[in-house]
Parts: sequence; structure tokens; C-alpha cells
Amino acid sequence: MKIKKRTTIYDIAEKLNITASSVSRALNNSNYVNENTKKLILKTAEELNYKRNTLASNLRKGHSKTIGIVVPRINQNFFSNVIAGIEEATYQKDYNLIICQSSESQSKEIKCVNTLINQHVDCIVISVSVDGTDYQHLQNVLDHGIQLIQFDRVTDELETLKVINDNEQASFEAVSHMIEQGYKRISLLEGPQNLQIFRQRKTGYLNALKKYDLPIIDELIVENAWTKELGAEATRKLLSLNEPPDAIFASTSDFSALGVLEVATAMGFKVPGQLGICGYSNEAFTELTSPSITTIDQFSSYMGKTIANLYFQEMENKEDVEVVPKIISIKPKLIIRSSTKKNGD
Amino acid sequence: MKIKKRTTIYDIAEKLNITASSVSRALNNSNYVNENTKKLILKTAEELNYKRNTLASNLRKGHSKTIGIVVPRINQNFFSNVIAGIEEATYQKDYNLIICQSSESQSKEIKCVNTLINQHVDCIVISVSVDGTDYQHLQNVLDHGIQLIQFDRVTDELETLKVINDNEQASFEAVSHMIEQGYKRISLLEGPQNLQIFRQRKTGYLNALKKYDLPIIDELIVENAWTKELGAEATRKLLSLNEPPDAIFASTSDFSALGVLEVATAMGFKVPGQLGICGYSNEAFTELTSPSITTIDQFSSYMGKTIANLYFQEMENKEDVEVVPKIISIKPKLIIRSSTKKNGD
DNA sequence: TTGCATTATGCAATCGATTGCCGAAATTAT
DNA sequence: ATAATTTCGGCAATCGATTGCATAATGCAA
Repeated sequence: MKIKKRTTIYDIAEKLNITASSVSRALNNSNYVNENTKKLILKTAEELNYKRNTLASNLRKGHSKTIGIVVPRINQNFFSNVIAGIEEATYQKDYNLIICQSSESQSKEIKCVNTLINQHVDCIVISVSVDGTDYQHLQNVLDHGIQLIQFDRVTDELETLKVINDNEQASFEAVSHMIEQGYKRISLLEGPQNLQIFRQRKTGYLNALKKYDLPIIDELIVENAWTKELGAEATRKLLSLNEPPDAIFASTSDFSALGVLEVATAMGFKVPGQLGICGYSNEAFTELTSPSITTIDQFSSYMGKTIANLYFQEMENKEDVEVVPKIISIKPKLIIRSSTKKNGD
Repeated sequence: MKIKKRTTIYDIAEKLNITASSVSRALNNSNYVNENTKKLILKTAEELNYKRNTLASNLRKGHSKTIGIVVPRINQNFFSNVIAGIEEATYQKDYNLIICQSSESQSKEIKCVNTLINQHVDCIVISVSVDGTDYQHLQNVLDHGIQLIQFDRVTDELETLKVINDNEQASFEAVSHMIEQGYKRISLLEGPQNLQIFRQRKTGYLNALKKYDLPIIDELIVENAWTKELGAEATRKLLSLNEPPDAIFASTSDFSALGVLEVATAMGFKVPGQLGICGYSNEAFTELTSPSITTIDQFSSYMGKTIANLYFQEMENKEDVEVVPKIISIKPKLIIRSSTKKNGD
């Protein structure tokens, strides 16, 4: 790469025999420049192929018009959809996105957050990694005067803005649906219980059982079965029980549900006749398996837009009022497909 | 948000009765500071919760340790995997990623690129949008001394670093495979021909036909069938022909192939018996459909890593030699599944 | 014509970190 | 003991854009 000297406002100023102040003002469309000089400056800037140095500008202005995002995995459908949603909403306001992935490791998450603080982002949007236990790094974000928005996987140890799904309700509805379909021994595949979302989903499951007076059977509740492999493994055990479940709610993800489906099919269980299956997230593939998988849609892209708008709204009345921890809860939707149609309606 | 004053090197300097120079040197682990003072500075920085202002640092240093990425859609599997790959490789070197999506619109692509230039990114990684015709904005990147790496969807109008798939070869192999399976009237669903990747895939298709002495039948070549809907529509027409094809190569994407499969099944065509289907990209769902879909894996995440490494490599010998346009071609892999097993082997 | 407001522009400080240059102090060599 | 070298740390300029303050120029009214 040849190192080229980039045009600055001083170059423009020099060429026109004026000062950089005026150039800056013209470029920012200030009123304190003569219309004609403004036009001349704009024309010259164009000619010299001038591009504002955002680094300098932001340094001076004290903000960066940048939002940092930290997610466990960029290429997981749910997250990439949320990001796409945020991007869409922020793009219009000329904001940039710096994206990091924590790869489900808190130590990397901490590094990411620190980098974003260094970058002077105006806001950090985060969905915490699975192994999180300490949240000092998030407190740190607030201490540096940076807006913090948690979404989906949130921690209650901090009072921040949050955009979440109503996991409990969604889970409750899913399990209720299965019960109404006639399933009676419904197994739950849990996610790591240190994450709130998975605790909530469990609560929803328990509430549904209670509502329909079904017993809670411990051996049907499997801890930590949140990947396809773990889901498959759990299913192998469950279906080998003396009294196997007649339905499995993979509350952790559709991937887990997929593992269930594959094992069940391999073991000769008829889905949904002998075994009902429900996943979580509405991944694209759930529509394509045979049978198609009942699941829960989280409106991921809408969630992204909501996050962005929440930020902008907070910015507007930032002087007005004291910060109140604000929580926006989006109600997910149960998508009923073939894998839970016991009655075959 | 309360506005808080952030700790600067001056605060640290003042507290220790030294100058900011020393603090800066200590923080950068320079040799020109006494070991003891260095330790003291580091300790004080920690105590005051100091975070370097990367904006100021980068402004001074003239680079940003940031790579900008522009893709048509963030949440498309292929792209999010490439991004994840880039992230993984750059994270170790403390680089940041700014990610933009062009939403398949060149005008937005241009805005994205300009933003990235403003941000003083060190490198721009781009896969161009479908409606691209003019590439002045990319030339502009080079003119500003910014490294430019094109990937997947590249334009030959510019001599830049490129990381691509060998689309022609992959396409050739896919079609050859179908012919060897006994399919004789193979239809091609084309993508927009202004994109090189789709032209190359067409060439591969034609070459395979030629190699096996099969005629090129115009009515079996469908322009612009690159979404699920367009693929479905094209299939409806193709299968209604007097002499319908006995195989369809959806060279554009697996989504298109999915459209084909759904329509074919709905119209009562047996796949793969009466109709062979091959997609492109190895989307996760291709494994899950019934029958599973034969497709081509592009090693997307590996591609991302390759892009990052290419950049780092170029950085290292940037003074050494004149820039040579370098093209890295990754050979994709044909994944043979059920949808093309005419002989049922 | 004088006085006052309005508009346009320049001056210089500022944002925070980095770095070349210089000199003082400390160490080593002669 | 003196000279030569190394180590350490300060000074001040710099990166490029922004902005409060001051001043000059212009317009308008009295």
C-alpha cells in the first residue's frame, strides 16, 4: 500500500485562502458561513475528494456515534438477526456498529467490553455469555458513562435497560399446547440455569404442569442439554427409561430439538404419534424437517430494531429525567407445526 | 446517563507528579521508563480505572486497527460465517470489526464504504451487492490508501486482493456428478449475470455438458432464479414443459433449491427418482430436508480466516514490494446427498 | 453621520495520546 | 578523576476537527 496523504480541512482552507474554522463550519452546515463560501467549500471538498476524519471529529466532540455489540456467536441465527435489525435502525441515523463475539467465554466477553469502552462507543448492547458469574465489567461500562442495553440473555445483577422475551409465558404456552394435545409425560431439556432465560423457561414449564395437575417427574428434567449433541444424548437416555416420556420440550434451542428428533427417529419412535417435540427459536430448518418442528418465534429482527430505538429514545431525554431501569418485554409466538400434533388434527 | 469525566493519562500524571509522556510510555510498555515508575503508573492506572482513549491514540498514530466489512446481508448464513471467521482471526491481533450491510443496494453500499473511509479503517473487506455497475467507490478506497479485499462476489474492474471460490470448477463437478448419475436433461437456475460468481457457475455447467456431449437446451436455462420464490416459480414452468428436465441445478443458492424441491414434491415429481436437485452453499437445512439436498460447501468460516490472514500478511511486507493483485481461490467441495442419487446407490 | 445589530470570519484552545528531541542524572569505561 | 555512554523523563509539537470568543464588515435605523 502506498501511503497517501489524505485531504484535511486545512488543505481546503489553504486552497481557498480561508481558515479551517470556516471549512469546518461549512462542512457541518453551520449558519455562520456565507452561503457562497459554503458552496465553494463544498465544491472544493468534493474536488479534493475530501473525507472527514471521524476519529478527530469524535475525539473533539466526545462521542463516537458508534454502538458496540457483544454476542456469544455472530453466526447464530437469532443473534445475526438481532444484529441485522439493529443495523437497519441505526444505519438511518448514521451510527456505526462494532461487533464482537464472546464465543460463550466470559473472559473474552470482558476483553470485548473493554475494547468497546476504549473505542468510546456511545452504547454497548450485550447478550451475556453462558459462563458468566461476575458482572463487574458491565458495571464498568456504566461507570464510564456509556449506555448499556442488555438483551435476551440478561443479568439482574445490574439495573440497566433491557430488551427481553417473555420466556416464561412462551414456555408456558408451549407446554400447555402439548398437554392439550394429549401428551402426559412431558420431558424438559434445560439450559444452563445460571442464565435467567433458561430459568424462566423452566418456570413456564412447571407452571403449565401445575395448571393441568400433572406431576413433576424429576427423571424427565434433564440439565444442560442445550446443543444438538447434548439433546441427542439426553433423548437416548430418556427413551430408554422404563417409562419414557411421550413428549420432549427442548427449551434450549431448535438445535437441541433436532437432536431429539434424529435420535427418536433412529430409535423407532414415531413423531408426533409416540413422541411430541417442541423446540425454541424458530430456526429456519424447523420448517423443513419431517415432521416439521413446533417451536417458538422470538421476533429476533424486531428485537434488534427495538433495541436501537430504545437507545435513541433514551438519548433524547437523557437530561430530562433520572435514569430508570427500563425493561421491554417482547411476547414470543408459539409456532405450532407437525411435531406436536398427537391428535393429528 | 450521568456524564462522567473519564480518567486520562494527565490525571494519572498529575497524581504521580510526573508528565503524561511517561505515563504514555509506561502504558505502551516502552523501554524509556524506569521499571519502578512503570509499575507505579500501571498500578495507579488500574486504581483510577483508566481506559485508553483509542480515538485519540488512533488519531495520533494514523491508523485505527479496525477492519470494515461490507456484505449484502449480515444474517445470511454464508456471510455471517465469513464474518465469524474474520472475527476469530482478527480478535487475536486486537483488531476491531465494523460491520455494515448493503442490503443488496449499491447506493447503500457506497454510503457504507464512505463511512468506513471516514472511520479511517485500515482495511475494507467487501462482497459487492447484486445491482452493482459502477465501482468508483472501491477505487476511492484504494485512493485513500486503504487496503481493499474483495471476497466471493468480486468485480474484475479493480485489481485488488481477492479471496474467492472456484465457482466454475465446483459447478462443473456438480453437473458432472448429476450426469454420471444418469440425468440427461439438466436445467440450470442462473443468478444475475452481472455477478461474476454466477457467470462462472454457468460456465462450469456448460463445460460439463460439453464434456459429456450433452446438448445445451435454452429453455432449460432460467435467468435470475436466485431466491426461494424465484426458484419455485421457475420450477413450476420447467416441470410443465412438454419435455421437462430430469434434474435442476440451482446454481444460485440452497434457498432456490429448496423452492425447487417444494414445488417438485407438490407437483408429484419424485426426487431424486424423477428429478435430481442440486443446490449451492451447504446451508444447514440441506441436510434436513427429505430428501436431503446435494450441494456445494464453500468453507465460509475458513474463507473468513483466509481473508484476515491475507490482510496481516500484506501488512507485514507492505514496504517490501510493489502491490501485486493477489487472488486466493478456495476449492469448494461437492456434498453429495440424496437429492441426486438417481441410481439409488 | 453616528450608533447598534447582524453576519461572516479568524484566532486559539481543546479533545487525549504519542513521540522526536533535548538535557539531567546515573552508570560505566578509561 | 574525568570522559563517554546509557537511562530516564520532561517539553512541546502533532494528529484533524470543532467551537467559544473576538473582531471586522456590512446593513439598517435614527
